Amino acid sequence: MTNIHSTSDKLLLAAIDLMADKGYDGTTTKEIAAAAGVNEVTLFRHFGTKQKLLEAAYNRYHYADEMTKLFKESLIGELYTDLLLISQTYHRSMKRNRKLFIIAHRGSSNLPEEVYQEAGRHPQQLKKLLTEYLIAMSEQDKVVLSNAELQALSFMWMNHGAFISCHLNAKEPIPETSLDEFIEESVRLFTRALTP
Amino acid sequence: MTNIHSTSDKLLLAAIDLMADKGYDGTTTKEIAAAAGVNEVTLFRHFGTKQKLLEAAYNRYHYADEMTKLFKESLIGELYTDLLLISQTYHRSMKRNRKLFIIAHRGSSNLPEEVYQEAGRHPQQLKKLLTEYLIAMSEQDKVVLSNAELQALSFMWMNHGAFISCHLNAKEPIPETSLDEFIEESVRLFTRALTP
DNA sequence: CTTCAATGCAAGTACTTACTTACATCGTTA
DNA sequence: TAACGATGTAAGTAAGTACTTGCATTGAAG
Repeated sequence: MTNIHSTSDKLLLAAIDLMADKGYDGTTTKEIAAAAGVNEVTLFRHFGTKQKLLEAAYNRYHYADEMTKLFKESLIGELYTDLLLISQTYHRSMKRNRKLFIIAHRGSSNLPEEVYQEAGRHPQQLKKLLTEYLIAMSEQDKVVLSNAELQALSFMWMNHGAFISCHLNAKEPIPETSLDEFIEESVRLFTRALTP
Repeated sequence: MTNIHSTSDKLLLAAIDLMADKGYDGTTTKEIAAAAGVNEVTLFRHFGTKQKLLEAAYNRYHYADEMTKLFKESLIGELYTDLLLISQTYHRSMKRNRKLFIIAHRGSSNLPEEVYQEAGRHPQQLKKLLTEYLIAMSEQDKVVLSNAELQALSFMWMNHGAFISCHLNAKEPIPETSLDEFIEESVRLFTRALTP
């Protein structure tokens, strides 16, 4: 019973939805059960406690590491094209896992440590990969380097700030097209700044 | 009685501290009173409810709009110098009000609407001022423009992402120097990208 | 000395929340 | 048919939380 219509999965998805909206503390087990269309007791029979329910959600709907694969396989050594692909992939991946990310981002003193670690992995990984990429490109004289790590951070934090502003603060989600436009423009900008 | 040692102010400051740390929902009135060194009843005598206490905190420890003043008075029309000053001022201002910002950022279904509006003002204002600045600079051929608004957003979101990563996610605050270095490097980067 | 406002203290109310227990229902499978 | 596992229902527990009430204490002002 691991398909999306099973009782367990209905509970996990309902919990993610509600907690992303109202925070871990602000979401009650009664609400979660109601949203999943089952009795509250069933929630405790399946997961024991509220914390374990959230942990199960993180284990089941896991971050895919498509970023690592991307850097290994899909980059072609052409700055604009590569940065565009990186940025697009980052936003796609973050959007898919946005609710789990938001829950960790809002935080709570009752949140299991596991949750924070999982949410921090994605950005950390990107920083490492991007720094290595810039160094490799500069060795081919395709990028002008001053401080690879800070340049990578600039690109990363720009995308991170964009993601948060679009998905966390905004009442209604930003339309796809305007985020795409932003990505293109910002990649153009970085390409101009980094090209020798 | 409006000095920092008055009972009211001790309560306001304690509330801000605790709520920034544990969220609005996760902070109890008993804790706040204890941290302020007064009885819980005194809290209710002064502010009536928990919500009104937070509203009072926002009214008292208000965002200064030093950004507007900065754009009107201190910019000299030299791209690198101006962007550096803007970025530094932004981070200084955000840092001073970081706890109020964090409380709004973490959110809760019980937070007064006023709180969200106040927290959103600062970034919105910066976007407007920065866009106008870029347009004005391009008319003097000091900046190469493609889409002023998206270019301003790129700069803004980069700084926003940096601020959040440094002050929200990190367990211990980032050392001053490394943020300063980031600011310099990122401004250099943008200057190179925008200079004709 | 008296008055009065601010505060502390003790107790309590009304409500919510995570979590439990006991029992009934129902569909599947042996 | 009989047994069983998953679920619903009803009721309850223990703890916490925002907020209230009544009374005693104190310290400064008149």
